[in-house]
Amino acid sequence: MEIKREKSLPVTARVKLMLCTDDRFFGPGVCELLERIRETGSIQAAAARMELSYSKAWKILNRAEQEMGISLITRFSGGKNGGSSTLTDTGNRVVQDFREMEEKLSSYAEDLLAEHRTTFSRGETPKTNQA
Amino acid sequence: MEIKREKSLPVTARVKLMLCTDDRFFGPGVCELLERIRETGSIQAAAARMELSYSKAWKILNRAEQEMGISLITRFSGGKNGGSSTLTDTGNRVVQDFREMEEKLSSYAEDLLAEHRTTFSRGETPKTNQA
DNA sequence: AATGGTTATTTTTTCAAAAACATAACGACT
DNA sequence: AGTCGTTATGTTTTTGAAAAAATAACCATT
Repeated sequence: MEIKREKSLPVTARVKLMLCTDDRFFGPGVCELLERIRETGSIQAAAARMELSYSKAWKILNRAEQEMGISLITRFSGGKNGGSSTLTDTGNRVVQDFREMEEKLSSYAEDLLAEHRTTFSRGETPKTNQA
Repeated sequence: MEIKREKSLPVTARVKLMLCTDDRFFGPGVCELLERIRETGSIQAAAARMELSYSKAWKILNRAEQEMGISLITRFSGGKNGGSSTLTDTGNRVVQDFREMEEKLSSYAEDLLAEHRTTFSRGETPKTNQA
């Protein structure tokens, strides 16, 4: 397997958005978790879908709510299917707005990258040793 | 120690920019490392200043150059002070442009947050259990 | 040719974060 | 009353990434 680099590599810009109060964050992780909860109606299932232990998911959610001082989900334990969880109205808005912001940022990042593309696409080839 | 939340917490937006080819990245870590190399003239010292092991720094730098197909630093080993490293012209430009992009993104993120501030500042207070 | 402080590289050790596991409580339903 | 699958929460185990350590090569200067 050989690497052949004709002209320039496709360089893309990726952006990670995090909201913080103090030093704790609301980022893509919690956001995806919330979306999955919306889809599945359960923390359990949401965690599984993300290949994430329940207890980890639980901690993440708690911390997010704690740090933001906002209730993002409503939890029911017991009941006909053992329990369930749903997003609050606020939770839904938070998800929506967060994703919206992310998208705008990504697209802006791509614009910026385009402006600077020459910087990152060609240079002298590395004379140094490979790992 | 009690938490008293008058009206709303100061929520801020933090953005992390990463450039990628394939799935490997050039991010704030490598960037800072390069800046410190520029300041100190040595990978060793740069790593130390970032409280980072030399070998880790070395790996990060190698991977970045490897993945970008660009020579970012010139390394000298041996010699009067044991050796040294300096940024290539390309390396300098990369750092500068990356920081510039970061800054623009951050400020845009703050603007976006301002537009959505109400979403993240108040909601029903959490009825759930604390960790 | 010995020194010194760097770069280069591999191997071993540490440690914190995630997973896995274990238990209990919950409550609609049978 | 007992079952089932969830939420809730604490404890133990795994594991993976970073640090630490160890070794060698490099080369101007003494």
